[in-house]
Amino acid sequence: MIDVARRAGVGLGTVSRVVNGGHGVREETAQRVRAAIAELGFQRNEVARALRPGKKSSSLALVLGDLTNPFYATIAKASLEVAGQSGFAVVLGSVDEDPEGEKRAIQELVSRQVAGLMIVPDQGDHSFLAGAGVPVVFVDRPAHGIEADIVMVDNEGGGRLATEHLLEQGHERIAMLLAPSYYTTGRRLRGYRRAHRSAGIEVDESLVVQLPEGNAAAAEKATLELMLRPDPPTALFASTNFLTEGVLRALQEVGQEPAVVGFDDFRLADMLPTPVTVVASDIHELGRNAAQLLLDRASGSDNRPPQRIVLPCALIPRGSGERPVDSARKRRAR
Amino acid sequence: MIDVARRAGVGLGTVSRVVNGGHGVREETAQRVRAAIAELGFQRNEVARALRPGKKSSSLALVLGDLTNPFYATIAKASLEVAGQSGFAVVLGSVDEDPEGEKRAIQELVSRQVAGLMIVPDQGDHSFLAGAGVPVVFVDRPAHGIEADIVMVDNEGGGRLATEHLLEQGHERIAMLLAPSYYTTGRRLRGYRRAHRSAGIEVDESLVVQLPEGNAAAAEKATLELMLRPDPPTALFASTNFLTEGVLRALQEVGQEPAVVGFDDFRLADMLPTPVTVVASDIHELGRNAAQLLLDRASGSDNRPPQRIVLPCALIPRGSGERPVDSARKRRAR
DNA sequence: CCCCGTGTCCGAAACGTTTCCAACGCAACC
DNA sequence: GGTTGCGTTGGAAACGTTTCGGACACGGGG
Repeated sequence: MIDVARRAGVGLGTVSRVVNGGHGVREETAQRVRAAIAELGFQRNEVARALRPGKKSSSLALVLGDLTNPFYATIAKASLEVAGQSGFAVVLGSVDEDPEGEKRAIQELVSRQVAGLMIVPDQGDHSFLAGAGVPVVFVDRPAHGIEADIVMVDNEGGGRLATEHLLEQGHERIAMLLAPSYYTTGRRLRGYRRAHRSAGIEVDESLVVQLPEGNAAAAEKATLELMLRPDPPTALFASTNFLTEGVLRALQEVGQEPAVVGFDDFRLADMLPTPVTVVASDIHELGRNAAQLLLDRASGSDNRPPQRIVLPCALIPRGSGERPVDSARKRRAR
Repeated sequence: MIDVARRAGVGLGTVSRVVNGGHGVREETAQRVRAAIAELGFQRNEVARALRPGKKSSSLALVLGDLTNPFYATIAKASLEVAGQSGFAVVLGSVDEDPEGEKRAIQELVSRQVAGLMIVPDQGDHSFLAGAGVPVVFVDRPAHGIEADIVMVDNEGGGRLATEHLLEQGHERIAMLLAPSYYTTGRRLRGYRRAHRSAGIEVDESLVVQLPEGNAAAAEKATLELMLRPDPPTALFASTNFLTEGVLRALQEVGQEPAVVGFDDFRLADMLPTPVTVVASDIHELGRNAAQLLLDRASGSDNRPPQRIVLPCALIPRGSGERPVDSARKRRAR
């Protein structure tokens, strides 16, 4: 920039003013500066820019789990779009690890002077973020120990929707598979219980399975065990897209056909042998909302108290959730 | 840091030395400094750090398309893992846009002083990167106008593998669907042609379809047209995972069952009504290699001339690619 | 004629590091 | 005892920007 100033025969301040907005500079001078910039191929050094006191870099941080999961990938894509439109970059932090790893990753990001943090939090305490002086938006689930914006899905409503759908078709033994993600899982389970209660049907607690891991393999194993019991469920509710996959694999193996509803839509769900009924929300919108809210906070244009945005879930019937109560038994009888 | 120095009763230089590696500091002094750091909750400001001449920030930039595509998501995940292990963050740049948008995004990233760039390039000239003074690794396809490292997949071999597999089963009318991604598409097509040539079978050029877009809808439409011709192909080779999906949708609609092979594996491919045969490579490994190579370049530990890493493809037979020549006709006859 | 406001411009200070050189103490060596 | 060298330490300079106080010119009003 100092070179540009010399080249244009002006002072540093003037160049700086031209580079940003450019008020208080005579048009003729600005011309000269712009010419010099073009000639020298000058490009502003964002790092030096972010060094100034109070200034933050024009980057948002995004901390989430496995990008291979379409759920996370969609959030990442949406934030990228929104951030990009405002000239912000997105710095990624991964946290397939322990809560301690998540904390480390977040602090790493904070030390980079990001303008804001979007976090899909793991369980664990996030109070260490309180004093960081950076706006934070939590996505998909709230965090403990800090009050901040949160954008999420109506988990309880979704759980209820799925369960009601199965109950309406006469299912009374509905198994629920839970991934070990405390918050969302708990809410979906609550919806499941509420639906049962409203219908006046008691939950067989042995059908509520808490999985040790959130992957398809764990769900497959659990489903096998469930279906090989003397009193198997006539319907299954999988609380996660990966879980749904595991359930389907298990059912294919044992050759039984209970009704199945999954939480969260997934690619090709409609093309499987029996198209899969799911309860889904607009994940892209989830990411968009989170990023936009964070941008507003970062720019200081939004000083409202912490918001809580909840997106609705809708049931998408495709077939697997509409199987009658005796379809499972029928198949087994063969 | 200056506070830490005061607190510990030492000079700035000493604190700096402790914070990094910490050679040439007496253990006793280092103790005091570490204590002060802990007490004050000091955290190094990465921005200021990257300001020093020659220094780059400890971030890698990753520029790619739609993260919703598992292919890109996997690359992102892999780079994140590798970079994270070396304490590097990953800054994302999206380029669903024009080549001009890609250029802008890249320059944005460069101005952030990233230590290196990983780019899945769109067509267009990338020579503007030559003078940037930042190591660049291209992923999946080379770029024009600049000589840099490139990590990719054996596209031609894969195309050949898929085609040979179909030819071996007696198919002579094999359609190929091409996404508008010049390089990879071209190589895969070359493999297709070579396989035909080796087998002494002439390619019916009307079966080689260049799609206007790389999404499932375009492939679906094209497949419909192909299958409704008086002389439809008996086999289809889809050059992309999204394309494969479109092909399957179309076939489901028309109720025909030609053999199908897809390029790149995808989730649930093995669970579809007819499990899908694909030619696949280890995308995760692709990402890992690219990130590692970039890290080596960035650290200066690798000064070899530009590398060209090519990962092999393997055929995964699952059923759809093993349908006999007359299976399509048989279905149509009903 | 003086004063003051306004529009434009200049350049020093500041941001928080790293790095470099100088300085110091101490031991070993001549 | 002086000198040399090494291990340790202190602090100034530098990085490239933004910001801020002030300078300068000019015109209008008193």
